Amino acid sequence: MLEIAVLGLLSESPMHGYELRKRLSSLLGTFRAFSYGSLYPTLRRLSEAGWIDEEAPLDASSARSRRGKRVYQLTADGKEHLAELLREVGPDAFDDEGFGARLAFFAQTRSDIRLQILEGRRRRVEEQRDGMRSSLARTGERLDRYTRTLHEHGLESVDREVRWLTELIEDERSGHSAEK
Amino acid sequence: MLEIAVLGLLSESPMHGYELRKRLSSLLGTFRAFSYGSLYPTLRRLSEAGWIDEEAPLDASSARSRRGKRVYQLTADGKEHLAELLREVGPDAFDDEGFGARLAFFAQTRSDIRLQILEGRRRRVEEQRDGMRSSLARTGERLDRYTRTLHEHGLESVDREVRWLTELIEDERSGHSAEK
DNA sequence: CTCTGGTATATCGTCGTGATACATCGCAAC
DNA sequence: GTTGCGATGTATCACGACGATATACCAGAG
Repeated sequence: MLEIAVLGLLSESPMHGYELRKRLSSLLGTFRAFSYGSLYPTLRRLSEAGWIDEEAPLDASSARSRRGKRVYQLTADGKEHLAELLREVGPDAFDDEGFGARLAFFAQTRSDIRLQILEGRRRRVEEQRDGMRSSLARTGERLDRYTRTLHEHGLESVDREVRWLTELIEDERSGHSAEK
Repeated sequence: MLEIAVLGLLSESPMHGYELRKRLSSLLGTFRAFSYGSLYPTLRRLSEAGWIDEEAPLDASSARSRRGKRVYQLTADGKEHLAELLREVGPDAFDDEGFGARLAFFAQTRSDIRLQILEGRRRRVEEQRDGMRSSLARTGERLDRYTRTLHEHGLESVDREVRWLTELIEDERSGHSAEK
């Protein structure tokens, strides 16, 4: 979900598309890349929705910094919208995309919400794991060795994610429930 | 890449869309799902390209098995096209999608090609890993704890995939280079 | 006899990708 | 000093996939 990532980044400071893209890559890591082909349309979309707008071109005054640059900033509506998104604990916050985007802005998220998101995500991933596990148990024998190893590796990855989430949840409960 | 998966499945036996989808899910595991919204358009696309066609409705003879069913089968061109796809060792075979699809049909792939694909995939994943590693080393300190753990977990996953691929490559070299 | 759940096909709007195009800037090498 | 190159910067296009939704038939359970 590019929307949340863009809004989140712009909440830190105004930026133009190119910089946004760089920050995006380093923020989300190789976890998620995003190309210009989706970034620019998204900026237009967010702009039309009124969440962001173009910074005034600081008229006659010296600098004249921008040539082709379009510097975007969050509007008041956009700030509020972002806050709502970061408060959501529905299914959207639990899938790959949604969870990753929210985790990247966890520092701005209320700690009780953080816990709910982590737990929801874990539930989701556990279901996936159980599905894979039983499917492997059921049909695993019939699979050829390559397909089976693909499934096994997939299962291990999902299982590791569950354990990782569990650690995060424990940290959240102990270390952070106290502060604020 | 739905194309290769559909062709691969149809090479085993003719099928209709619904069954194709079920087989697809169990073949690719949760690794990749594919919805009807992409399956049916793909069937049309492959049909237009001449790789598959609709099975003759076994006319007057008793059964009349199909009501709304459309049973698809590989054409001669389709068979050849699939064989070409499974022989490819270009970049397409090394990304997530392309590699996964090909691995699922490794049993039909020549063993020297198998090795090239595994090695190419490993090279690709190693590059990704190195990129993540140096990015973490460079900017890791500045990241907040949540973003950092996201990156670290991502890095570990990619690293595990490299090790997994290495095992597969060794198996392939020892156990299988002899047979055939 | 009705209701549920599996079989079966199909379309729609939305989103992201990868390729491609184009123009400007700073700066290093020659 | 100019030439050329790599980074900066915006933008569009065809394509593939998603998720939701609609429709219809069939079997078996209660």
